[in-house]
Amino acid sequence: MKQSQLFYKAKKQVPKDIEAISHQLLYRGDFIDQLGSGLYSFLPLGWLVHKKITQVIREEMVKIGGQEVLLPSLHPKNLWEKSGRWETMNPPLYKLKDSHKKDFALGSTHEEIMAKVAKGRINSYKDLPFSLFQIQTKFRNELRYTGGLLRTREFVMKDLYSFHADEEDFKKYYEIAAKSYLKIFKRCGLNAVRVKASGGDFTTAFTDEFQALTPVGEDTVIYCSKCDFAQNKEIAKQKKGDNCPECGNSLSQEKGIEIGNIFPLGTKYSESFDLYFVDKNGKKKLVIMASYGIGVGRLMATIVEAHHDEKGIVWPKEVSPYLVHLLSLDMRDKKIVNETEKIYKDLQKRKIEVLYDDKEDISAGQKLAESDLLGIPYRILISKKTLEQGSVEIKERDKDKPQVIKIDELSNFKF
RNA sequence: CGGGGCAUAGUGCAAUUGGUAGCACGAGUCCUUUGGGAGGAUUUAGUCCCAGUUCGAGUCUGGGUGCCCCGACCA
Repeated sequence: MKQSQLFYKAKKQVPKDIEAISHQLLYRGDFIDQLGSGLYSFLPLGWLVHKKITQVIREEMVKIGGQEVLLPSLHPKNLWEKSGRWETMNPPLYKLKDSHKKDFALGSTHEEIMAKVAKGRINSYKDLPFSLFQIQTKFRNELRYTGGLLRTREFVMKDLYSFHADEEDFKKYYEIAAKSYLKIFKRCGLNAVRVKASGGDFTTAFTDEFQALTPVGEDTVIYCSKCDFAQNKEIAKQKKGDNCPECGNSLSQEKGIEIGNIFPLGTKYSESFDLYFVDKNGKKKLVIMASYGIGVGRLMATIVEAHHDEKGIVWPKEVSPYLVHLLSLDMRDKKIVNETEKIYKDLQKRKIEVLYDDKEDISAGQKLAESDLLGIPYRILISKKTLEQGSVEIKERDKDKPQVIKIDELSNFKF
């Protein structure tokens, strides 16, 4: 992509009421545009990142047997009445009427709809287990929206639902899914902590949250640095400094952003939706369900919270909008332009995603500053200086020192 | 929903007791400049909405709309 054609407008200044660092940087780099409170448009750069993240999630979901589907966002009231959540989720359920005065909800989660889809497709134990997921917009009528993408009223969520014949099979899969989540977050550059928390409106039992520990988090996590013990402060019986109940080590406390959540649903929804199957002995039994959610926009903001410096964003490779940022420092110099164009085409041939800063009449300093802001992992720089040696300069965004390599060695460079 | 704050040019900010609405950035044109947000010349554009008080309102009053922050809820 030639940067002169890219739809974006980087900004030097940030409105004083934008506080979260991720919000500031995504605003300055023009990844997003605010429509209203808790409502954001993803501009080309932002959507590239968003797509990268969903691709990581999609790949990992398929690896654990998830099959992708797409359910409606508009839900007839009766489904939500069946589960009892028409009242209990109000808010955050958005409710509206159609032109026949029929009540609908905008989907904030899809346990009800998934249970409906599963019904009639599960007859015997032979039909189990299976898991379905979708990547789709959710609507939540929260009381407050904050921190840019960290909490919005409309956001894309990956939600996976698994269906099992017995407790044992459910537990096995639940752990596989939990591992898969940690892998997703790792690929996105985040070290997430699996934390026990309360069930909220989904289930009465415990749930597992995945928290990225960072000072801007809305949750507080009590955890052990030596073992796996971690609990949301809401339910923790221990406090900071207490001994870990599992290994005795002194417990730590930190803020966290909840970037994922998995819920053992038990038979709550299969009861509401008559989700039965016949087991080996011919006995009718309730299906055991679980659901697993990741908010993509929040994950994206969290990545920025974890990966930035004073100059801008430092995208992890897997989720960066481009892999290479190609800068030509003087577009008036024909030799530089020709050489850069050649490298640009060469990289494209190699299927390397490259953003080429071909803007004219822009000072070198401004190009460099903007490149740092956008946070693309590799910066390739061509100037009079490098060209005199038949070289280019390659700098990784998270390193201080650039390396200089000959232009003909570039085709062997491993990004 | 409770508490607090804010709304002025495309963006970020200013405007003393009510008295000609400024600055910076951006954008356009021309000249110079190209390794860390370049310089000069010139042009461009604005008081959230509706009422009220007043000779006169960005400023005061009432209402509305919107945004931000803290709390309770959430991926």
